[in-house]
Amino acid sequence: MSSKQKRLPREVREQQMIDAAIQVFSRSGYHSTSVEEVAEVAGISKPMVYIYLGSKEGLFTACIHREADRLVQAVRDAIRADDPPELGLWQGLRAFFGFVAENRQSWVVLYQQARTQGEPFSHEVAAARARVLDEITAMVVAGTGLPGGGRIISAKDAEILARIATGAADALVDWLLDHPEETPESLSDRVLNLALVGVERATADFPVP
Amino acid sequence: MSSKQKRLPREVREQQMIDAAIQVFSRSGYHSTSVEEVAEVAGISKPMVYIYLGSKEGLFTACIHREADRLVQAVRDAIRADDPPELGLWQGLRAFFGFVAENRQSWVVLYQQARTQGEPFSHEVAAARARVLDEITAMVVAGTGLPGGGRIISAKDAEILARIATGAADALVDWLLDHPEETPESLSDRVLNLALVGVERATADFPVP
Amino acid sequence: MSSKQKRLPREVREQQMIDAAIQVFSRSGYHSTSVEEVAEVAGISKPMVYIYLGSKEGLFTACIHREADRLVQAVRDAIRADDPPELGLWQGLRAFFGFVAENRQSWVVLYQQARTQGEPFSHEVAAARARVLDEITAMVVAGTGLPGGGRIISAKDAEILARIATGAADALVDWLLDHPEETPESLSDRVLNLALVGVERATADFPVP
Amino acid sequence: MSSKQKRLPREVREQQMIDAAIQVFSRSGYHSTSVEEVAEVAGISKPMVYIYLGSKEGLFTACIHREADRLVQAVRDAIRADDPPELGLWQGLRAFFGFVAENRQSWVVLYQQARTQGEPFSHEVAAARARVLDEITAMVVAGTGLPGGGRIISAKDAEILARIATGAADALVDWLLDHPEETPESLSDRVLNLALVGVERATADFPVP
DNA sequence: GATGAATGAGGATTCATTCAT
DNA sequence: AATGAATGAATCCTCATTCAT
Repeated sequence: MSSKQKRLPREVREQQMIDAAIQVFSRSGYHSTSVEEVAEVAGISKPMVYIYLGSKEGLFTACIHREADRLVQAVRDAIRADDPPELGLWQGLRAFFGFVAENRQSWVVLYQQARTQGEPFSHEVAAARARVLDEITAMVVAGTGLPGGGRIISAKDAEILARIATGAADALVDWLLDHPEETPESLSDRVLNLALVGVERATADFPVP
Repeated sequence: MSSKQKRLPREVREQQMIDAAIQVFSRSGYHSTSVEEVAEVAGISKPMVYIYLGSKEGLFTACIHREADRLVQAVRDAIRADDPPELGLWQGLRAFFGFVAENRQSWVVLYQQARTQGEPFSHEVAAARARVLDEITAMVVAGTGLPGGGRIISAKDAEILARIATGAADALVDWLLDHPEETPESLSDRVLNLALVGVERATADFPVP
Repeated sequence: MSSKQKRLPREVREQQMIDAAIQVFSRSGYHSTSVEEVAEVAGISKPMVYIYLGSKEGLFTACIHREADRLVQAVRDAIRADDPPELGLWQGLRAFFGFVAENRQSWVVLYQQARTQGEPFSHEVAAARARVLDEITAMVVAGTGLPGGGRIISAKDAEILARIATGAADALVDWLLDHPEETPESLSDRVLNLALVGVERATADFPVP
Repeated sequence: MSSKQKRLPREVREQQMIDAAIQVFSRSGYHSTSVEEVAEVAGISKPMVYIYLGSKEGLFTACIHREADRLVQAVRDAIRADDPPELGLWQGLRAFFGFVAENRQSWVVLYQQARTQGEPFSHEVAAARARVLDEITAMVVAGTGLPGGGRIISAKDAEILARIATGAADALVDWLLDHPEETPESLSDRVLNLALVGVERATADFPVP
């Protein structure tokens, strides 16, 4: 059945491998994933992986690169999709939750797996994640309409906002997957509602600097 | 080298092991950590780990348990330490960031490592995290003054708030560590400020349900 | 030393492993045998054993299976080889002693090692031994001419006979190996003679039920 | 609960250990038995075993010695118990099955475990087993009344008979334990009956040498 | 006499990686 | 281009054995 595979061009084979690898890496984690399993899922033999990607680390790095591209592209599309410049916070949140929920595997590989592994990936991953964070920062800024609105936020603040968004989203997507009755939309509602409640209370005793 | 044993009572040795394990686990991740390395850092021999903690998994579980205890206790103390009953959200945030920043390793082990590992830890970790989340939920509720204040939040909403808090904190601690000029206090300021700004903007176009 | 591989097809290597394993298992016993030693004797590296047979237990099981096959086949051949349909008990005994004497290692692995090991092998071994016992039972029944002859023996009795045969053979093979002046034939003579003597004596005082 | 045991005289402690060891050795086999487990069953601590018996091997050897004594004594008692010198074959078989069934653990340790282990025990065990075999030979001879009856059997034949008896008994006791509805007596009946049937058939075509 | 503490040595198992075909 | 065959190097875990108290 699987002996003597059809001779496919390199590009195609490589994508098959990366597809399989992302699937397995996101499910089992970097160390628990064996090259053998990836090869099996990809329907090829182990040596192919080494011929094309060089090593297990190279395979993971390839996943990082490709998924960073996909994420950045997805975020850009989300921004462009809603042409009207006055999106509002809700619109931004919804887009973000929906996006992460729909690109769960990419997200897991880039943000959970990559982070918990030690040194070998620090460089590669840091760069890839920076690109994604930048894009998300842009989206958040655009989504909240902040610079144009009331107070002006600094670059630092925008960064913080992006971190909050990714961190909260990461945690909330887990919750979302455990509560099938909720949707990205309803979750966005809840989050905003909570924020309003909390902040209303807070404004009473909080000495705004 | 260290072949002359120190003959310490079990309790002490156990804590040494767990100390070492948290250090190594948080640095290298669960899978990349070898029991041997933990033993070396703890200044004992491998079999001791197995005699006292049973297995690598048992060792990790012991870390989870102990750090969950420490974390819960620290949060409780932080809340109680400030006599004035009206803490406000700022107080809560500050306590939380402060603790996580000062206990980075515990946090990594509890929240990052534990999450990315597969099944074996689901049970143990879920229980430990539930305890922490409960405590944080309580803190958040107390901090916002809910449900005595404005709107009443449901259990589901409290859960979401706790997730946001932990998720955002996780992401922000990274940022905090990269910006030594900031403190838990100043970060708390920024976060609240941003929330105010965002929400003010949002209230304009957001149809509160 | 043997680092340059011979690149043999799987079937061949598998038989080499099993050959080596039977040798070592029968010499040292299951627990004292290390997979490493088996690999060395087979002239391959440890991982090959795991790739092909899965585990030490799988290796042992493979031995059991193969030797059970060989034994059953040998007994069948021995019976069929002698054309005259009236083989008699002597013929059967001779074939049996001859085979066990010539296949001492197989016998040890199948009957001694397997029995003294605990649970892991109960299933596999029980099945393999049942096949052998069945065959021996058939042989015994054919050899004694039952049930066409005098009394009819029940299934239970046939089982008992087979047990006696294997148990006695086991013990007698030890004796045979210690007495090089004896042959399977002469031993068979002695056994039958003893049986005659004993039973003649017994019929005097034994009240046949 | 178990710290600081009552100071017992050496003799008593030693017997406790050997009792426990026989239990565990016969259940789990030599290699699977850990000194720790024996100590636990004996209700003492591991170092005691080493102080008293020197090593795991010494522990096993002590078991061999003591059980060989017990077995020899039991066989002697069985012989003496039936004073009337004309016991008959059935009487002998019954005594033997009953005896092995009642001394199962000793039997297992001496005959099954000891045999399947490699070199270390060859000497010790061979001597112990020889004593038991001699005694059984005597019992068998007495039980069958052979020397006084029809044909005279040689020393060699007596040895063979003893081997058959022990081998068959070993195999049949397994069967007996699996069939609680049978007793040593009923099994003896079956065996004799089978022997009669078989030999009757055999005498027809068997050329007695 | 008795034990808790401690370890050196060894065995099963897995896995990334490389050849020979 | 593609793969079956093969292995070196870890890693987890266990156990007999010793020492300090």
